[in-house]
Amino acid sequence: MGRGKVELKRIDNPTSRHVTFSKRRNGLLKKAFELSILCDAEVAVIVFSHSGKAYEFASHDINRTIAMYRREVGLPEPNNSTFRRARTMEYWRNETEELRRSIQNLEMRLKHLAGEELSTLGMQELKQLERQLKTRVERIRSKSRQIISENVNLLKRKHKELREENKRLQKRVKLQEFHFADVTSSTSTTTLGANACMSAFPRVMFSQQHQLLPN
Amino acid sequence: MGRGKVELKRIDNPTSRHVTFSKRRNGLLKKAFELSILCDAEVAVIVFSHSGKAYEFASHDINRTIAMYRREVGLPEPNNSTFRRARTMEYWRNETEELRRSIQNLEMRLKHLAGEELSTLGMQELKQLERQLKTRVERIRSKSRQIISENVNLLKRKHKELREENKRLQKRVKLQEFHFADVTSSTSTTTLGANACMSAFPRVMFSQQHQLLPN
DNA sequence: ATCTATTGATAAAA
DNA sequence: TTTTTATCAATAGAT
Repeated sequence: MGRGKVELKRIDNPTSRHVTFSKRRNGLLKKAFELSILCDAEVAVIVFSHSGKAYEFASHDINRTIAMYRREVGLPEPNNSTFRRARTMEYWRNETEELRRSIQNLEMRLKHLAGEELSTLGMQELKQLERQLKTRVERIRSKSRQIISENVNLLKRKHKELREENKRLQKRVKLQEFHFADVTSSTSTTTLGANACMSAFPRVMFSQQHQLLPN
Repeated sequence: MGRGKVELKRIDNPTSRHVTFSKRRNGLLKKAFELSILCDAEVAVIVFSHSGKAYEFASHDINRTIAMYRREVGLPEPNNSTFRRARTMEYWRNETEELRRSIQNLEMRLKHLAGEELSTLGMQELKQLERQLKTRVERIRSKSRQIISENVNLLKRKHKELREENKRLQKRVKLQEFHFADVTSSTSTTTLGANACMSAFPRVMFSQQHQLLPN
């Protein structure tokens, strides 16, 4: 998309590679956002720039999504023949722990230097934050719409029932009036009797239509 | 992109929602792939359909990417099960390499931060931006609440009217039955007649309280 | 799944 | 990086 097709290969020119990275990264995150909203899906995206900076989008809590994913895929292979390597593994494990400690140390210094959390946020992070915020808002609105629509449907159903009930009642009234007339007058002049009787009662009734929601 | 714009909201029609999910999911994964190739970036994407099926793209080992991500963001501890799973030496070796990389990255950031103005984006601006963001969200939510409440009130009013009408009708029926019974039987057993008659009608009606939105 | 009219994404240039 | 513009790519709706 753009002026001329592009081959699917690593872009050699570092400048355009970085520019493209920036643009396409944003594009990808946007697409992920849209997918999560439009289709009510759970989406997580992680992108590392070649320089090691992380960008992410997550429609829900990213750790939750990752956990779900791990569960879905099934646990990675339990490796059986690790007895011999146990010692070396121990070595790497220790190495790892040490490095972790270094990192924590560095991060503490970083935080300290940065003063406050917020000030470490660059524009990129802010944009990410905004996207997440939007996602949450959309999620809330979407849920609201759903609930409202469900309740409106429920009310409409109830309304219909009520209306039918009203109709039945009206019929019943007429019917009874008919009988009433029938018994009072010695000659059974059905229609006339009924009419005569009706005139004795208030005229109105239930002419009004109740429209619930203009739809 | 297609015939007509689409609102950024959950697609109501389940069929088109699923179709769109399928299309856009593929699109997203393709984009992720292209980004990883063109820009030599590390990318991981996880998508869950609403029915719980998982789809993924990972330019490298996805667990590696996730591990890197956790480290970058600030590390929620890997629990025991993670430890148990990650038994191979290969895992620890990779882990170590990643940690080394992280350290380099952190050190760079440290230097960078130490040498540079922290206030390129001043605290004031950042906080203001955040405030604006929050404000926008609140405005949206507020508007939502307003609309919802208006509709709910309308519905409640209509409902009440209907109910009163129903009551009137029922009274009317009783009244007529009374007259009816009065004329037909020589002894006037009002209540009995009315009861017998009423039993022919459905009993219930709108006993249920409708809570529209938990608010 | 396949077909197009349209919208959306983005390569190149600034 | 961001913006602009010319083009290509993705996809909504229909089939």
